[in-house]
Amino acid sequence: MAALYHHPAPEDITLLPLLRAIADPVRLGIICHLHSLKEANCTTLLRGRPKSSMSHHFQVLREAGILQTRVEGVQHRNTLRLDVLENRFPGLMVSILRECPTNLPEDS
Amino acid sequence: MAALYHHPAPEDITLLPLLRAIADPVRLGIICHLHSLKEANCTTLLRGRPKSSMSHHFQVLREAGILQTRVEGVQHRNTLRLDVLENRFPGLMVSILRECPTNLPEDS
DNA sequence: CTTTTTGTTCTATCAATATGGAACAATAAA
DNA sequence: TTTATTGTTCCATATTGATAGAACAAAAAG
Repeated sequence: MAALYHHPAPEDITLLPLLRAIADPVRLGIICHLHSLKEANCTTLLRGRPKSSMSHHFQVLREAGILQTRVEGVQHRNTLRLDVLENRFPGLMVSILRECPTNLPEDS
Repeated sequence: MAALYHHPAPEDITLLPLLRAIADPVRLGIICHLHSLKEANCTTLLRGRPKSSMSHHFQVLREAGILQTRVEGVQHRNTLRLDVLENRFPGLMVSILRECPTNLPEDS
């Protein structure tokens, strides 16, 4: 699990891939959870889904510039890149995060 | 072409379908063009694409609540529902429209 | 060293969606 | 009435992307 992740630089984050990444129910759920948890690893957000699926979604979010992955031992901790996104596309994430359910249900 | 279009009420516009509709290169192009033209019919925005494809994209945008279609004779005039979207998801469309190219190229 | 935990990568399959041709419908114009 | 314009609907095809099992890799613990 060497996994030297590549996080795109702020100027390389583009709107279309960003929107495509967000416009998925599972990934929007991940985003909302990360927003409330501040930081979480992959396993924490599995909701009965296979790891390979989740790993895929995290990769999409990472490559779109939405989240950052920090390796700590065997765990990979993910956080939203809200500051970067706010600078790059002001108001976008705010308007989306406002729609996150306040109490995240168990099965989302 | 009876086409009694159904435009969703503001409260029936939901985030995920909205994002899915926007997160497509052709439709994002349509949105940007409509933003600069204020109003346009389907044929005006064909860029060598078949009508059936464009009609499909307009339908997706319409059902997502992004645009409104007004029938005038043989033409169907489309406009963005910016006021509704701003009320429903404040700041969202603004942040997206800001990314539209100022001079829309011929082939977009 | 062996086992456990975590997450990736590979691969195949399946579902959703975009594309585009053809026929059709409606209005307007000749 | 005939023709042209506009856009929809139907249909088949192609493409994209999600799902999920299996094997693998790395780190930590026993």
